[in-house]
Amino acid sequence: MATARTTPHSVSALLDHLARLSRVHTEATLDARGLRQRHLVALTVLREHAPATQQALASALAIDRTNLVGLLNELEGDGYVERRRSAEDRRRHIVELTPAGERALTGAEQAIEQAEAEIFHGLSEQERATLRALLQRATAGHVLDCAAAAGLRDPVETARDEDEGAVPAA
Amino acid sequence: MATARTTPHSVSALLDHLARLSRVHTEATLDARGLRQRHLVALTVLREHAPATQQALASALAIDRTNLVGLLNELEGDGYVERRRSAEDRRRHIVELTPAGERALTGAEQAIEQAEAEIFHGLSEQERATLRALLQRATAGHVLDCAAAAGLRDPVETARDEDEGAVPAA
DNA sequence: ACAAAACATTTGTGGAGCACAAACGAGTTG
DNA sequence: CAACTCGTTTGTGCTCCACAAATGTTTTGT
Repeated sequence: MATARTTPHSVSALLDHLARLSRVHTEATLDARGLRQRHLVALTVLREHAPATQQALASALAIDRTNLVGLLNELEGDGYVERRRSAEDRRRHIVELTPAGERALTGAEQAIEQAEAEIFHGLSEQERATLRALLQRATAGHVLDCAAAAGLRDPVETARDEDEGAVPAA
Repeated sequence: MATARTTPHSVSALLDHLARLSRVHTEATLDARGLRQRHLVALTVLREHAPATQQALASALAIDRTNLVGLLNELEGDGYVERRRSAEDRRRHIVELTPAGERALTGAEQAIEQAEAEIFHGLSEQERATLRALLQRATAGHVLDCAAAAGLRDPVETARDEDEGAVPAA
């Protein structure tokens, strides 16, 4: 059971590194389609996560609420997403992927597939599929987690919140 | 068996997303150790890639040469890396990981392991190991690729180290 | 009904990260 | 010697992002 405790490479560092390499290699393709990585990420999360409030979406994407507004404005301006008010709570906006957004996402995915093939030439096709599946599941799990964390309107206020209040290293 | 040809999720987007989640979750731990993600990435690549010139390193990290200078200054200031001149070409700097750097890297990896466990709670331990292995191999392949790409114009003395015939790009 | 809180929005500020260009000294090569 | 390379420094500008404050709308608690 004990996994190799020799040198458990930081997954975080590897992710960061590969994400950068991948982004650099694919940004040209995306740029030609008027998209950026974060758009692709947002659309991807949205596709998985059906209708979501902006709050949940911001939490899932780990970006600030106010910054999500601009991101959604861009996507909505392109007709890729749609905002409508929630029926239950009309303060909320329900964000959804439009058919055009789904097409754009699928198209972009196919377009950058070739660029990704170059990046992952060190992996076999099956390994790449495995990698994709693992990444997908890992992100999926986190989206749910964040959505749950976002719904802290519970009667019980989190007595033990993150201790990050204000610790800006001087 | 048949790899899903329906919608091959963009690995790029998934990587970007997970890398962000991971970074946000681990940055507190790293900060307490006076490190940032890019330091960890650089150290990781350096550990794998033994002695490397700054040119090769910049290519591997996909960052600008001029910005690498500052990054290495920080790491060298902490005693984590060492620059020495190349014997063959004294214009070059050979960057290497110091024992302190290796300790710092190992220590940071162990420290953020816990934070990573929270991020990847959606995956079993074995799956996480698989993911790590795949990421490692993918980055390793790319480092070699970049090093080869960087040394395009000096085909002379490349027959030095383990040059296992990097696949020439078509 | 009224006050308080939540949500989305807009705007502004500040900082981090990075690409890019230009110039320099040191060292190489032809 | 001249031309080039490498690492370095400096400066400029852009992008991304967190954070704060103010506003309008809607919900919720009393």
